[in-house]
Amino acid sequence: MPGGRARDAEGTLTRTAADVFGWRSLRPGQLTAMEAVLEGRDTLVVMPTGAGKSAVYQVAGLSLRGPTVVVSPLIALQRDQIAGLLSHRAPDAVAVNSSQASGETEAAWEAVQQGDAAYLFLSPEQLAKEEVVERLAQADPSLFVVDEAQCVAAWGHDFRPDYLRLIQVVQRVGRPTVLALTATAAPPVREEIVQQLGMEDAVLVVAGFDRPNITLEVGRFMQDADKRRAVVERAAAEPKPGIVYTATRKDAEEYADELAGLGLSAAAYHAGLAAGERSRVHDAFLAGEADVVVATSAFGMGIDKEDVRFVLHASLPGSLDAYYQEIGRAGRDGEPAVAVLHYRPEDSGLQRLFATRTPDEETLGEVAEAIHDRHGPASLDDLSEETQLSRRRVTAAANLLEQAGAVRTDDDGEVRARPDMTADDATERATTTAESRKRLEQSRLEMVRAYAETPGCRRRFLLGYFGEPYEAPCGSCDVCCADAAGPAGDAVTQGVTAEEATGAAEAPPAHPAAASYPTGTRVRHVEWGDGMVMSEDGDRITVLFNAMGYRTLSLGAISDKGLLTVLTETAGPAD
DNA sequence: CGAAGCTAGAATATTCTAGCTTCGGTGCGATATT
Repeated sequence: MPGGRARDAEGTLTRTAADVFGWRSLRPGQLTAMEAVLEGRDTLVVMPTGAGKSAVYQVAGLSLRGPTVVVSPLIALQRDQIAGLLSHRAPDAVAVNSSQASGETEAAWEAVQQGDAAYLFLSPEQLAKEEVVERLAQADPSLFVVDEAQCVAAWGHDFRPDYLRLIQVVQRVGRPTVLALTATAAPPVREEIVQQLGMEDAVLVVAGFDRPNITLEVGRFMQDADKRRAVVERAAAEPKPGIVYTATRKDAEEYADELAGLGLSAAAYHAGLAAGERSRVHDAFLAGEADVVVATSAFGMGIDKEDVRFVLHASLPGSLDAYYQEIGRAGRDGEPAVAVLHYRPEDSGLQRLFATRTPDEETLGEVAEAIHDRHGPASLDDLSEETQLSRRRVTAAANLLEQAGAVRTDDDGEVRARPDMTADDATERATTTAESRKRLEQSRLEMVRAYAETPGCRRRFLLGYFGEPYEAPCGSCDVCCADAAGPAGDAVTQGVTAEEATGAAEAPPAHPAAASYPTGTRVRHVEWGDGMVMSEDGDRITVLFNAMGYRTLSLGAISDKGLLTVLTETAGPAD
């Protein structure tokens, strides 16, 4: 009797939540996700920070036999999570990472093995080690949690390539249920998380993205000096506390100095600072002792502060996913907050550089050759030694080769060449894969520019990017406000030309062809191949092409020239 | 891709400029020194 079982599950979960954690009720999204996990379904949860994502595995994990493994990107986050669990009557939680003494690590494994610890926290790099995977397999985990799962898509391709090898780890530790948690992920990113983690028939739990108390603004500048002045003035004028994001460490220092010079309590935060200074700034901000933190993207994960009143960007971010994540740190208390993007068109140069740093053909060739010369399985460590390339570069190259179908990883986590392919073929295919990856990243950046330059409602644009239809005007973005105030009402749009500031907030009238291409439709373009409609904006649609990335198309042009056909074949399981 | 820093040579004895090179963001873990 499924209904009865579901009620039992709900009863068990709410009882555990109350008895162990002291939570008197669970939110609908939390309960849905927990129930799915208890049924053994792979689950992706997309919920804003503060909505209780961690509760999903904390509670559900206790209703399953065996330990819960939590993959977490930052050791500091692992500590926070463990401290949170220890403050409740939950069973013990332990971590295995490089910051602890070997005795402590031994004790952690012992506790997991004995069943004394219900939760084990690890980084993806730990899971790249043979010994760690073996010990974990012995512990027979029932639930494999990937926290901050946007890291899979954002970091897996280059910065932390072990994120893309978790799929093998899941298989090797007995294929536990996979639960992925993230605060921000547009539909293509969700799809990538599901695919890269090998989640099957995944249940998707998505909370709404709109944060109506955050006012959205964009300021466009031609001169660097004008932009800098606007950022500083704005940071000084807005109610505190707030965060200013910069693209470089140097900018973070300079803005912080300038704000401090105005008498504000301002501090810089970036990865180049000594650990002690970083935690001092972090703690001061959380404690309400700092007015403004000026930071690179290093400042973010683990910042759970309710009363942040503004998030200013002094340059373009690399993607709207990153942007929404960063501005989402404002106004968590529901009180008014503001997010202002300041930019110059030249800003995109740096982000373009970051976006196009995939392994080059030479590296791919060296790794492909080393794998082929083995005539058998090769560990990434051995390949690193043989090629004299760093472990990270070898892993990134191996991931690309694997994605291109040119090598495969076996059950021991070792890679093998495909017998029917030469090293040169493998290199060529991986290079092609790398190139389409670059195009995708560049098109993500183009979407940031499109947001910055949209003549329509910014909220509608952002929510559309995240797959949420929204009826403009929102009444709380610069475009909608300028529209309401008429041509003279440019008080909130610094550095924007009058023409831009008075653009209509409402979407242009829908083109008659719009009905043929609703969001989610699979389409084929004569030149760019297959893709999916991501959003529509009156007379234009944005399509994410598999090989080309995001492209915005005019409905008039495509229907006149018959450029885009709808694929009748239905998509696979909704994921 | 774009900005900043460096160097060589020009115009004039210290400053300027053109042209070249370098650098730029996220963290883990392991290793080498105190």
